[in-house]
Amino acid sequence: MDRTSVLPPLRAVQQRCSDCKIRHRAVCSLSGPQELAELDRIKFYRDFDPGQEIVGEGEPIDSLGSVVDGVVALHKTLEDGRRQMVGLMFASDFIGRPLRAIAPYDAIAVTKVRMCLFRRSKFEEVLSRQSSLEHRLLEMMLDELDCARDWMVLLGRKTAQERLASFLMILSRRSARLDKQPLMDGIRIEIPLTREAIAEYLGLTIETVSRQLTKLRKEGLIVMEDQRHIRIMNLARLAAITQDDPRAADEYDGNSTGNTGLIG
Amino acid sequence: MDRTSVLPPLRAVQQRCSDCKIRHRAVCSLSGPQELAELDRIKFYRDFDPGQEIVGEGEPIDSLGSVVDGVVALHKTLEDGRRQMVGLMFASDFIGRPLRAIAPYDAIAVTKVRMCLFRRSKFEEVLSRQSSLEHRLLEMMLDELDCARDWMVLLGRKTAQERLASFLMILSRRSARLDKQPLMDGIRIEIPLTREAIAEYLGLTIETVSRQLTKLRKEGLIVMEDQRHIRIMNLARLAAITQDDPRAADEYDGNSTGNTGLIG
DNA sequence: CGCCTGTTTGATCTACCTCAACTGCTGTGG
DNA sequence: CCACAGCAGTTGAGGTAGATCAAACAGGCG
Repeated sequence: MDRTSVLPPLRAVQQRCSDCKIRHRAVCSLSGPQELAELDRIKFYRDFDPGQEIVGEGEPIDSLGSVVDGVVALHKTLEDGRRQMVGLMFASDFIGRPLRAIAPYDAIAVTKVRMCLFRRSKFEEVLSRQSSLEHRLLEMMLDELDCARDWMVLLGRKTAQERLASFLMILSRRSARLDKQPLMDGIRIEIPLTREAIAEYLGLTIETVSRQLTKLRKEGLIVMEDQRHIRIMNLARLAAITQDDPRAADEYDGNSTGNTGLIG
Repeated sequence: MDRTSVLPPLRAVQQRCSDCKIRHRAVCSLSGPQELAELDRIKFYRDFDPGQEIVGEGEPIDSLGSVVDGVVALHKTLEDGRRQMVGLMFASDFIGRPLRAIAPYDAIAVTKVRMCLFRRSKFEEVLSRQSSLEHRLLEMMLDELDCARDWMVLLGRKTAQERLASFLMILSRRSARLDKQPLMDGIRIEIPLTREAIAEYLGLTIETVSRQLTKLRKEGLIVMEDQRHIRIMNLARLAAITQDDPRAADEYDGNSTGNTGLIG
């Protein structure tokens, strides 16, 4: 059930957009057969190993595209090396900044990653002709913006405990949605990140992440099956800890076509 | 020269989109005469007083549109009342979430504000037909997303001192761009926010904002002309304090259409 | 087996928060 | 014209959440 398993070799993989596994969620999900055929001609796949750089902050963006498989983290780095994660992207999420030449952040493969890529110039050219593509991209960017704003609240106002709870809730919702399971106690989630990456996500240090996790464990809210798998024993209490407004908490999964890398 | 001065009464104001002062920067800036005429027919103006709610978090979004004049803050609130600002919008910025029924944040007028609004349903309908409108909206949302990500770094990793320096740099660049002046020492900026709003912007308390401001003053980096006007005496040092990567420093608040010259 | 890397746990330190008092401005009313 | 609320901002003293520094621990792998 792990989603970080090995990918079939590139050669063996289907090359046809029409039966791509992210077809119905990615940036191309509103494209008709004709439009898709055009994308099909200009797309290409590329695989990345964990830790490998996909885009470098401050470097020219020459290609952009969708995550087909794996997890990608977007970071920004301050002059003295402090780093903050600013995006965490999963299958079907779109990476790259159209309409800009220089990447404002770097993108690093967290797990093994397969990307479906386009040359930037080609993509922008197609984007200007295919309104369905542009419309879907807008939808996705709006979702990401909502996501970024929730993240800002987490970083600006939440305590370490609340941040961890929020993080686990986000992963839980995502996991339930992917498995088409209701969100219920006992749910088992995979954490595709090291403690360091979690710390960069939450604006904390690894030590604080670790301490808060053991605190949640000692309170019986979670069970840690191993380093990368956690079982949530009391979702209601976890949700209460996040301090999120319960009204808004679940909006984001139910949106337009339903998908952002982060929330829900 | 203050931009918070009184607005001419609504009645007296020009109603024609074609000679609107935000025409060349707002969401309609790529619309041709025909498209503009259509927008002209469905738009309406509304004024708001400082402190007045434009959109309420969790409430249905019935209209959305552009800031014509004044400053609007977007907030999110946690259950126990802690608030984080997640957006600060000026003339020509677009407020509202198309393609979503419920507002994920509230929008409050900071100064006197004039909005150019559309009914959401009407706007979405036009949006689906006018690709120039959709394209411009995408551009703007991408810029905002970049902005939000920088903001996340500020909230997640910067010290109080760095946050204040970043805030002042952002206002300085904005001010220079608006006045079509180069960014240079001695620049005078207007701060349209109370200390409380600055604190909500920066994820700090009012006391910390105040202390950091006096620290910058005592170091001779800034001169406080009055509560709402600051003169920056040493931009280079202020920029250095922000810890931002100098390469990327100027990308964002100058958006794709409006490019800024820069400081090192 | 020992090495390397990621994680946990412990002890201390500090930046920022909290609580509280004080300042200075602005408007109001006698 | 002064008195005096009322509010935004500043300053001070002390407390604390989370950072930092350091050491122990666990699992994978040659």
